[in-house]
Amino acid sequence: SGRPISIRELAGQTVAVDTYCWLHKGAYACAEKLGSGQDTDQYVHYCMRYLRLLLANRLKVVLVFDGRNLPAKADVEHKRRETRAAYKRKALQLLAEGRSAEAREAFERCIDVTPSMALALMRSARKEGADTIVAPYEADAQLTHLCNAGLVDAVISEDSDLLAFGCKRVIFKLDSQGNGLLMDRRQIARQLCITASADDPSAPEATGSTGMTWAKFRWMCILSGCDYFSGVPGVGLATAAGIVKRTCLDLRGLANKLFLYAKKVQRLSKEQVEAVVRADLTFQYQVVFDPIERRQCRLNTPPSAAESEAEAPSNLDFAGSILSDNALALQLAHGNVDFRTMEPVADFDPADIGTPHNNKNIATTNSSRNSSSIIWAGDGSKLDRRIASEASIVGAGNSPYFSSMSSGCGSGSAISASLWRTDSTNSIGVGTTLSGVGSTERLCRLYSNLSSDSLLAAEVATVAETDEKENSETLARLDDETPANQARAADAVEIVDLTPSDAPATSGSQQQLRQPEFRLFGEPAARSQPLLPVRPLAAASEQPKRRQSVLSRYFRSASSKSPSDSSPGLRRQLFSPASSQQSPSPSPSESDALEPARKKSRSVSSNNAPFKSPTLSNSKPAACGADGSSLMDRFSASRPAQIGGSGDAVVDDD
DNA sequence: ATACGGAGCACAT
DNA sequence: TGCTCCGTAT
Ligand SMILES: [Mn+2]
Repeated sequence: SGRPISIRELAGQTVAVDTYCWLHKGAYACAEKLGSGQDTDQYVHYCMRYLRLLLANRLKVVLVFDGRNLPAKADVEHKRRETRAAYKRKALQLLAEGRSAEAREAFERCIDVTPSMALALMRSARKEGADTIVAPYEADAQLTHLCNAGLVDAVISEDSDLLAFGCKRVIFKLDSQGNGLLMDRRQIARQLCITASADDPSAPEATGSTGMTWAKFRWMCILSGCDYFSGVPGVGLATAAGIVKRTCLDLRGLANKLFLYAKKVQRLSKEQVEAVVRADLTFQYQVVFDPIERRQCRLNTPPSAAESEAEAPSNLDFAGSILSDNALALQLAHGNVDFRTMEPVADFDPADIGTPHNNKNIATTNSSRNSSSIIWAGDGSKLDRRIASEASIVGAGNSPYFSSMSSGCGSGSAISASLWRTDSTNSIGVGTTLSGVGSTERLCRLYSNLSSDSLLAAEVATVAETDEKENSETLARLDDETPANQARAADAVEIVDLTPSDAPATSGSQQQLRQPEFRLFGEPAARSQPLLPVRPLAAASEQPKRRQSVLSRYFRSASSKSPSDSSPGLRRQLFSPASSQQSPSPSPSESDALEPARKKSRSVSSNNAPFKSPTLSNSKPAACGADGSSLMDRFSASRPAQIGGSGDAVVDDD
């Protein structure tokens, strides 16, 4: 799963949002109007509620939008387009016939988020102090760039591809209460036993060893199917993990000999091999926009031309082409130029909203809001990079990047600089994992979908650490020991107290809500304590104990039932030390005879852990997103250690 | 145990 | 733009 986190813990930090997630959901609020061409901005309001949720909690926000489609996704996109068009015709017809319910259904299926919708949101969001940026291509890559370059502290998204891209910190499943699941790259690395270049997503050295590396993690995602490669029949995440771990070849070599690694796999065609390689390069070198240099570049620096022959092809156009016109690139990033038509559609200029150094037109109509840009601040000429969290500590308004936006967000003047002075932003619970253990049996379901595979892998990873006794330790550590946590908690308390009772934009209604939390949808304060992620702010004693007891009780009962591991396969693939590897790796040089692995998986049938702990299901408020509950439901017996050892069969070979 | 295809869903009343 | 659930087959 990932560590439950509340955005309240991110006060003072900067996050980048995968905005199309919001837009798509918001579009459902006005599916008919959008489909039939009527004017509406309901989707904007939906997104703005989320934005305000973040701003009101003192986060600085960068909304990131998708740009052009990669050639690799052209086919998929084309099909989607056709499907949507068909539904649109059908919807209009149904509407004409007066069958409005059916029409509505059809309208939902033809929802398309257009650049103009994105632009409408951008206009609105910028007024309230958010930054916006349109990616040259996929938002995924752009988000990763912002995060890994230190321009933002974390990314908010639903797309597990971000992990394949190598994004350092992602918050998934943010709900209307500000709760989500944090996935931290360092933590995942530790649990995958990734040591070398754990922090270098671009490091291609996966060859020569049998351990896990980030490159192999990426390969695993690719081989099991991803946006850029349709996958190989019979190869899912678990199989891919097993394969990847045992290889010492580079990706092309592996793809060529894939059939040697798994019995049921057929030889890949040349085209497939190339597709795999291209996918790998697309994850690494997709074109993004760098707001510091104010030009397009690649997510990682491709190997120098010297060594490029083996590593990267001279032409990376499938991962996007770099636009050499920097001025145009900037206008595209601002959304001023439509990336489809290349026509000018707006004339936003970050300088107009004022920056610490450059306050042109301060005479804006909303004088109350002195919002300036995080990423557009300065003249873009000579700016040094700065770690996002660091900069946010520096204080509101003085950093070239992390400017006075703080005053623009939320309560306007309500926030004193001292609020930002805390060091609570340092490292968020990195190294701590909160979450239970999911049984593979049920976790499998999570990755029935291709795109969620990488997420699952990381989930399993995260989950594994929590195994065993470490549970209690982890919980304890998390809940009150860590100094950073304490600082954060204190900070959060303060902030909560100062939190304006209402969203900034709803200025008209200065309500007297005493609610300690900002709520998106004015929900009843009643069910205010979602069990799951709520992190104790003030009373660090109450909540944690409950969590802990709930978990440990369940662990006891479950493990008493079956002392054995309930989730072998994938977890073993991912976590067993390289040394104790099981099935033979084909010799890199030639096609060797493979040692038949004689151990078939024993069907010791892990007793399938109960689907739901009564404790959990009882205490779970029906509110927190279907997902949260399903995660909770997945808690099951932890396995008593032991990872090494068993040299048993992988999924493949005879 | 794992993989896969297909169906459903996202808003908000 | 995506994720989740379920039944079924291997
Ligand atoms: Mn993606």
